[in-house]
Order: sequence, then structure tokens, then C-alpha cells
Amino acid sequence: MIANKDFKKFIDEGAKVFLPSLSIDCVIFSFHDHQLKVLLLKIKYQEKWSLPGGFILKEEHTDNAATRVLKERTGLDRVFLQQFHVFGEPDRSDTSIHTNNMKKEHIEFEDDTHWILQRFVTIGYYALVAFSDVSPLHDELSEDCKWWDFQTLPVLMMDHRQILEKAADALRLHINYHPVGYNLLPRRFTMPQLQKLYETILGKKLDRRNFQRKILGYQILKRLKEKKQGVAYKSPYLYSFDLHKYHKALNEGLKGGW
Amino acid sequence: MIANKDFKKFIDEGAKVFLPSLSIDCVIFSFHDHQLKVLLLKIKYQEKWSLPGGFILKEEHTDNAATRVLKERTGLDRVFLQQFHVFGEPDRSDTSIHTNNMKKEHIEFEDDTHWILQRFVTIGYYALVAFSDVSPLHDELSEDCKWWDFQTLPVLMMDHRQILEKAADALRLHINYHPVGYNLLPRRFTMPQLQKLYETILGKKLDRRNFQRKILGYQILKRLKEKKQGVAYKSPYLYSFDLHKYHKALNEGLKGGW
DNA sequence: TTACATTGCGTCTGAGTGACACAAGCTACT
DNA sequence: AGTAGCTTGTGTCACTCAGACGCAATGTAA
Repeated sequence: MIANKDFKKFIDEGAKVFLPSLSIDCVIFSFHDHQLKVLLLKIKYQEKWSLPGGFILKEEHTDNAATRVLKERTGLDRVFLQQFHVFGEPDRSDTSIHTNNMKKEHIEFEDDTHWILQRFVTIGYYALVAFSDVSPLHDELSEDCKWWDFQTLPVLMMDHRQILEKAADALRLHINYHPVGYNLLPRRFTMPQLQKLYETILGKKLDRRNFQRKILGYQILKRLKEKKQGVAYKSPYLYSFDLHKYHKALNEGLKGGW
Repeated sequence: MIANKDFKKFIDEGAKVFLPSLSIDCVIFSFHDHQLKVLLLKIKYQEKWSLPGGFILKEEHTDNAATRVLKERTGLDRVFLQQFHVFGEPDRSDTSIHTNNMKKEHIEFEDDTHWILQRFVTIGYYALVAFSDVSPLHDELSEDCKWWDFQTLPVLMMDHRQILEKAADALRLHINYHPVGYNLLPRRFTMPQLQKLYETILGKKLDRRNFQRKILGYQILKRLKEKKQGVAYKSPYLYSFDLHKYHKALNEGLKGGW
């Protein structure tokens, strides 16, 4: 475990390099084992889990700050990243709890105007990443970082639970107009896999045959010659996304929701 | 015209009462004379027009800050207000222009770290208001405030043009899932009026007969016994919104876009 | 009284969605 | 080896909805 003084040093220097009063929080989604997953972080001196987040450098684009946080936690660079909401309640960060926890750890502040103790407005981003591409990383300020099932989340700090729910709402809305899957599935996948992803995001069962008809109608899939091997029962075809058409659909939107 | 020192005084005091680095900008829409209107402001020491905006008090909800700005400009209290995007480019506020304009007016700052000269991230809100309910107000810091046709806008300062476009996009998206009109039309209105509103927001012509069928299908309208009087040609029915069903549709969403 | 633009209401058609039937493929078991 | 049992691939049918358009009714202006 890193000594407390390193933690103190980081937040003291933050005042010089970061924009004050403003933070970002990332809801990083992936899909594995028939479950929607979310990457959560366990920060030191905090009993509850939290969303990976960070601050914005003084001359940095807010989107870049989100990309940076994502890179730090997942090692990934080019992922689907979307700003979805600003959380601006004045008492969303319960600073008294913060302070108390830190005092327990013998971290003291010169005065109450310290940068980190101020009220923060946070910008919520959500990201879609492939589960298998990621080995969750924690840093000096956190002691753990791992995937959680969206259905069975731990207790989260502050309003992070609310942020997470809102991100899921935004994703559900997004899936009505845009293709989803390229960022969440392996390069080659089967139709049932893709359907399960949609069902998980939407939270409802879809008819297998109608799903196939509709998703093929978008013309964003390429059916591969190979079939999936060694699987129980009838072996399904493998598909991959037609990236050109996929991105075209991302930009222009799809018609008809789910 | 208010003296320069009052302007200077306001921005000097801002550092004490507002959150640093964070602002809000409001795109206030209304509808009149078959045109989508936007309320713009002419700030002193600025040649270009700008969106009504403001800052967030240290213990104020960001949404409340937007409500406050709206109240200041329109006098209206309970309007439809929606956060739609955060603009976080590091160089969106061209501070050199700011500074130069102010220097021309003999406003000087002690040093370059002044609150108002820092980079700002802004939260975009859009509002829908009834044209006839509003008498645009300007304040000590601005010299004019008036409605502009969305189609013929003046040159705007900073990235306000981009913010406006994004707001219109958000509104167009919103109209696909939610009823629009209660906030933009008089209490009683005709079907052609409502259709014109939709056409204006969407930027395309709609078939009169299909529009009526679809909008009536939502069951959010009440047809009144009276008809519009003194109008050229056949007098159309008057309608009003069934507020209960209207708000239900706002919350639950509508199916089928435009 | 008539001309005329607009309004109110209806029909037809094609596309898209939901519900469901049936044959074919693959594994596991007897 | 044969069969049971599940899954996958494909097709059909009915219904809804959106787009295109016809036509009579209404109110004003000439």
C-alpha cells in the first residue's frame, strides 16, 4: 500500500493542474457470460465502490479527459465514448464523509477551502468496450478495480448509483437509433450472442426469428463461411460487422426502435 | 448606459459567489409567425450576439442556474428546460478577443488569473416558451435582448452558433419521442398551427391529412366546440392539450418518429 | 351567387412488426 | 447405430402504421 503522503501529494498538486469544481465519471460497459458488466473502482479510504473518474487538465478537452481515464483503467485507446449527462446537484458529493474518512487515515488539510473539498459538478460519460480486451487496472489512489454484473452491484459512493442508472438509460435510448455490438462483442460472433446482448441492454426477451430478420435488414453484418465449432446442438453461423456500413449507420442513424 | 466600473464590479464579485470554470448557456426557443425563434443577447463590449447565459452559484443546482437565467431574460418561471450537451473544448472561449474588447473599454485586470479570463466549460440547456408570454429583458451587462428567426441568425460570439445547432438537433430528436407544443403554442390553437410548428422544427413539409391522423392518434389533444373566427376561408377547429395525457406522454414517450 | 382556398374525413397500398410453424443440424444418450 | 432433444435457419400470416392522394364541406371574397 502506498503511503498516505503520496495520496496527499496528488490532491495537493491537483489544484495546480486541474480545472476546479469539475470532474468526469465514466460508466464503462462490457458484455460477458450473458451479463452486462460495469467496471468499478475501490478508492482508498473509502468503504464504498465508485465509478472510475477523474479531473480535467487546465487545457484539456473534457472528452480527452474521459479518454484518458478510460486508458488508465482499461489500457484501451479507441473505444466508443459518449457524454450523456451532467450531474449538478450542489450536495452530490458528501464532503463531510470524505473528510471524516481522510481524517481517520490521518490526512489533514490546511483549511476547508482545499481544492478537493469543494463542491464538484461531474460530467457523465459511458463507454462500450470488449470484455476480453480489458485487464482492469488500479492505481496509487485505488486498491481494486474489477468488473461487476450490472444486475448485482455493490453499494456505491455518492450519487454514482444514479449516474450508472442514467448511463444505462442513455444506452437503451442509443440502441434504438444506432447499431451496438462492435465495441462490446468479439470480432466474430453468433446471432444468439448478438441477440443476448440486445436483450441484456434492453432488459427484455426478443423473438429469435424477428430479431434476426431485423438486424440483418440493417445490412451491417457479414455472414462468414465458418460456423462455430464444438458447441452443443446445431452449430450457428459466425458473423462479423461490416465496419464501413456499421459506421455509416452509426452516423446516419437507424430507423425503427426495439 | 451603465458605467464601466459596474461591469468590472460584477465580474470581480463573481469570483466569490460563482463556481469557477463553469458556465451555462440557454437556447430559448419560441414559435411565432410561422418561424422558430431564438432569444439572443447583445452583451456590452461585444460586437457579436450571444446566447443568454450565466454562472452557477456556489451552492446552486446547475438546473436552477439555468432556470434563473431564463427567469431573468423572459420573466417566466415554469418552462420546459432541458440540459442537452456540455461544450468542453479548451479554446472555446477566445479570451484574447474578450480581453482586447475590454481593454478598448478601459477595463483592466490586476493579472491574467482573473476568474472571468479563465477557460470555461459550459453546459447547454434549451428551453421552450410561448412567444406571446415573453417580453425580452436585458440587464446591466447587456444592451439588447430580442427574438431572432432561427433561419436568419446574426453572427454569434465564441462557439454559440455550434451550441445553437446542437440544441436544434436535440429538439428534433426530442420531438420524435415526446409531445411538443404545449410550451410553444398559445393555450388554444388550430391543427394547421400545430403542424406548422412541427414542420418548422423538423425542417420539412408534412402531409396535412397524415399529420392530423397521427397527432390525434396520440390522444393528447382535446377538440374544442368553438372554431377560429374571422379567418380567411374555412374556419378550423380549435384544440387544446389534454394536460394529463400530455404529461403522461412526456414521461412515457411516444412511439414512431417523424 | 359563384369562385376558390382551406379544412375534415376517408381510401388504398406497401413496408415493417409480432406471433408462430416447420425443417435441418448437432450432441448426448441408450 | 439409432434416437431423443435442443438449437438454428427460413418462411408464412395477419395486423398496424406511414405515405400518397381523392373528395366533399365550409367559409370568405369577388
